Amino acid sequence: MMDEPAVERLRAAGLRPTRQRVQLVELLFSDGHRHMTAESLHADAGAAGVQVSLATVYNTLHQFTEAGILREVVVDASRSYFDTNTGDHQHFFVENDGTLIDIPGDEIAVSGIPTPPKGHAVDRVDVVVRIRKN
Amino acid sequence: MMDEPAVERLRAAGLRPTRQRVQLVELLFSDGHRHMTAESLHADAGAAGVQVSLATVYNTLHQFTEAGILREVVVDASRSYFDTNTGDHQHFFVENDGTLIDIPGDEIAVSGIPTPPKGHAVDRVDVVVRIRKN
DNA sequence: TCAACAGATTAGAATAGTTCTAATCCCGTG
DNA sequence: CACGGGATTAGAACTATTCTAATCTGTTGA
Ligand SMILES: [Mn+2]
Ligand SMILES: [Mn+2]
Ligand SMILES: [Zn+2]
Ligand SMILES: [Zn+2]
Repeated sequence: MMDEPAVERLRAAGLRPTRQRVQLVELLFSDGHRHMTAESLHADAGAAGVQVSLATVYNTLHQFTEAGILREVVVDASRSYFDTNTGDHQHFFVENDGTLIDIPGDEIAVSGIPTPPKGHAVDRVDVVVRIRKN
Repeated sequence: MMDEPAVERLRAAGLRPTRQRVQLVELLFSDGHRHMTAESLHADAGAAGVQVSLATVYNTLHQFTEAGILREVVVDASRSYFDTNTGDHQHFFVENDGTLIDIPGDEIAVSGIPTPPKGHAVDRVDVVVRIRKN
């Protein structure tokens, strides 16, 4: 059948390859990893000639996150960030301009995490190194 | 002059000891450390008979944070958390119920943080261990 | 002691990010 | 090619937070 890679990727994730999803996948995964916000992705889509509503951008970000092809990064209490890099890594967060920079997972390490309270399991360990321009 | 401790603390922080601030300080610092949300603090204040508007709770949380007697903890993209423990420590975040648990700063350690990009300085390193009830 | 003023509080309106609704659309199957 | 269920969408709704502008109160100096 030789589907395009974007269509492949959606099928693999169990998502119907609609025009919007295919174009968003192409935008997101064609050229290295990227960090985004719903608004920033919607703007980038518009700039790239991809016609998609903000509601669909939100839906898509959540579906992709659930499907494991995106991950959510919590660094700011007022905005959700998403990341095309779902591998083991952490972040610098530039507080001045709201920018994220990857820290490879094999460079950084967290030690001495106590045993979680009884009946709880660790889901994920997030490190955010907050930096500022000076 | 022998001011009450709450009044002392506010003076030391350069804040006028108004009725609302004094009562909030008493609520916040009388009995061990606590984590809170603007809404939860407003509710607790009400329950304790402290009459204060939600706007003042928000103002106060931000002023206290700026003054260094509270710190903000970013764990959830949709709500701001504050912490009376301003010392060196990290958190478990129970994703099921939105609860925070302290991890003492001398138990946990982060190593291998790369040098920040030129012209940037590290402000703080935050670790969030996300856990869930099972 | 108290007038006066700057800072603080407040109710309610406004804002911003996100989610919801319910009407329309379109992908996949037969 | 018709159909059915999932997907998209505009716009309304929602929620946390901030703003506004009127009122109040802590502080100070006469
Ligand atoms: Mn979300
Ligand atoms: Mn804030
Ligand atoms: Zn990343
Ligand atoms: Zn804490």
